[in-house]
Amino acid sequence: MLKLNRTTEYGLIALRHLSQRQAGDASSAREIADVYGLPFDILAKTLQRLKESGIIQSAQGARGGYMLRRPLDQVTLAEFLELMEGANGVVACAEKPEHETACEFQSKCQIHGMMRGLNTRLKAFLSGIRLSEFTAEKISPEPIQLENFSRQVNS
Amino acid sequence: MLKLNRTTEYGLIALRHLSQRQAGDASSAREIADVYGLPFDILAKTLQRLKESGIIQSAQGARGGYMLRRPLDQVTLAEFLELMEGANGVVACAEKPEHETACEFQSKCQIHGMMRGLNTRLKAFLSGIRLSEFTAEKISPEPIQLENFSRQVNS
DNA sequence: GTAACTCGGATATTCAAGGTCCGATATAAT
DNA sequence: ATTATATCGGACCTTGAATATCCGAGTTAC
Repeated sequence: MLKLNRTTEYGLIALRHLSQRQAGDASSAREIADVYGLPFDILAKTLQRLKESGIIQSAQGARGGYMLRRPLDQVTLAEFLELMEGANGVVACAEKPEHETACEFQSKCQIHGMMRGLNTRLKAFLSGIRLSEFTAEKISPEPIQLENFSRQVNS
Repeated sequence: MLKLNRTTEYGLIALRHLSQRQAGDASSAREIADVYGLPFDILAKTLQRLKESGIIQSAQGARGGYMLRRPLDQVTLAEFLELMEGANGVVACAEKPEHETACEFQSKCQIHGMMRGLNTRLKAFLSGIRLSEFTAEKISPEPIQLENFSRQVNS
């Protein structure tokens, strides 16, 4: 239940990676894909999406790559998920304005109101979790060797 | 994000319906499907599943149908979701025992531990919500007319 | 100019969810 | 007994979203 999709997982791995770099130190999509064995094309699109949202920033061209832009303790899981997976509520109709008769069962389904309530509570829960919690230096049996990838984007 | 699947929604609608019947009053799958405009076959399977889990009980044969077995205030959303959608964690590996190297990225992905933590917190959140909350008599612009379907299973 | 990047659209592939069909069995009413 | 109405449950089809692949275009460091 409530399973995250792959791109969200890739995004978290990437953000964690970026958060461990020194300020000004960029990582390319290729580098991250190689380190964690992720599919390059998908990760690249994921990073582009994160960039559009302003969580990370990019540097084009050779020796380019991605860097964090916003501190991860200022990004909630709710915001991140909505960004990665869209604003889908627990039920499709739960996200839409009250006056839109979005629910296909309309007044018949009867659970519409409760679903909206659940949705609100869930969002509050997710808003209480910050991405920095996934960033902490823990459970790293063997620290990743990043030396071969290190580079300065502002040389 | 975190969207419920259809069968879960159908299940909630059905449980709500059953909870509004008098004790001893059974509803058939056909009846519920007709009232809410749900696909009969799918609803029928959903009800069978709910019966296997012991939340509802069935009476076979003509004039048979389903009745609540457990009070809905004793069923948590966590239990219900696991029943309807399986024990999938936020990430596949989050549900499996620690010693199983279930994570396909193994130690590399680094977010494994945090995902388990998130999963635990999410389950605690869902365990704090009872199905009876979706059962309350509210937001019913026009009460459903059930007279044509009423019947006693223990005549 | 070339190599290493980001950028972004187009398109394939895969898989689970959603939906359909049908036969078997059980039971109440006639 | 026969019939109508149920649950029961397996097999199968369909569809759409998630996932993955491919490729061309624009940028920048060297």
